[in-house]
Amino acid sequence: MNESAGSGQDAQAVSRFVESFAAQLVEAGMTRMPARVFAALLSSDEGSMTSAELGEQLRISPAAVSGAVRYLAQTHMVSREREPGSRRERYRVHGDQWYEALANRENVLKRWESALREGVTSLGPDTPAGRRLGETLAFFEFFEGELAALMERWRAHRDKTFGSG
Amino acid sequence: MNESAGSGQDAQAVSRFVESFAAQLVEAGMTRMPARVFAALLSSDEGSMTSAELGEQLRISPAAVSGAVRYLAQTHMVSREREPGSRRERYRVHGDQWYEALANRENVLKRWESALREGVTSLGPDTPAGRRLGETLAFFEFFEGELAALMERWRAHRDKTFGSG
DNA sequence: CGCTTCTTTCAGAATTTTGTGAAGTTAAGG
DNA sequence: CCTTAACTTCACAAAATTCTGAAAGAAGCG
Repeated sequence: MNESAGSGQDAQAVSRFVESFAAQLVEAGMTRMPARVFAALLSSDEGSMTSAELGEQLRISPAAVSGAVRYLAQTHMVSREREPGSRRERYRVHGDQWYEALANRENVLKRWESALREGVTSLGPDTPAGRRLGETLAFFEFFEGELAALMERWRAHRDKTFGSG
Repeated sequence: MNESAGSGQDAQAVSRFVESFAAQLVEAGMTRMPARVFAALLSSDEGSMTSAELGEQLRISPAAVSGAVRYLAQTHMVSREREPGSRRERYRVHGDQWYEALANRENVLKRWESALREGVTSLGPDTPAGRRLGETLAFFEFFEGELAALMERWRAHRDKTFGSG
């Protein structure tokens, strides 16, 4: 019942946050298990948990943890760590890296752009539809370029606000 | 076989684009029917189509069109128009409005922020987890603010590139 | 090397989501 | 008003997803 221990905050409070934040991620399109695992990691004091810890807190099978973690690792939202001399793995959110992955929809944008480019070509750049597609394409290209600059500004803003540690 | 008529480009080329662009939207999290309807509208010369036209091109039922359009209208990606003196409705992409809706994830951001704020409070702003959540929250707040400015710059860029018409 | 511990893969049951047909609702035109 | 054209809603069948238990696969340790 003591909530001051490093990893021992009121488990219920943690769980409430995990589930409510995960629900938002789900609503935004993420699948449920990855969302819950991610939220759990995010609200852990260490910023990392083992497979067993995740399974216990979220009441899900090792298989579910495995699947969720695979997805999160592929999308660069968590990384896997090996504690040397143990076959236990830790899954970690890089405090300052994960939201870059989120903002980093670059792959998505790139594919959209590619599809649009083909569309412009095949419908004809001088048809009304082709022009609309072209303008849309230009928007995404613009957006993609701005994103990098925006992330730079964020880092500066963050260092100023939170200190560089 | 004449492709210069206003709405008469090679139907197959249009269909190819529609399906491939829609597939990208689906991969990014949009549901299939809205994605297809949206792509179809985007690649129409008028920038608008009737329910019947959509049903025919996409080979889907009126019910499916209705559902897709309802979703798209709710998310401000298309608007509905009544041609006066007819019970036919037209669904339209606003050439310069639709991607604002796309970039306009503000509602999503707002909900995330709200969940994070609660998390910071209930885990304690001075715990490691609370600090991580707080920093995440700050990022979203920052991002939200930047988005508006970014869209401004886009409009300027667009007007310069495409002329203001 | 074999044991043990952890992780991954796989087949399948349960749930959820999707799209349709058909009935219902609204509104224009006679 | 009645008819008719268009859109919407609803219940359900089909299909896709999701999560699990069980078995198989790695990797440290004796």
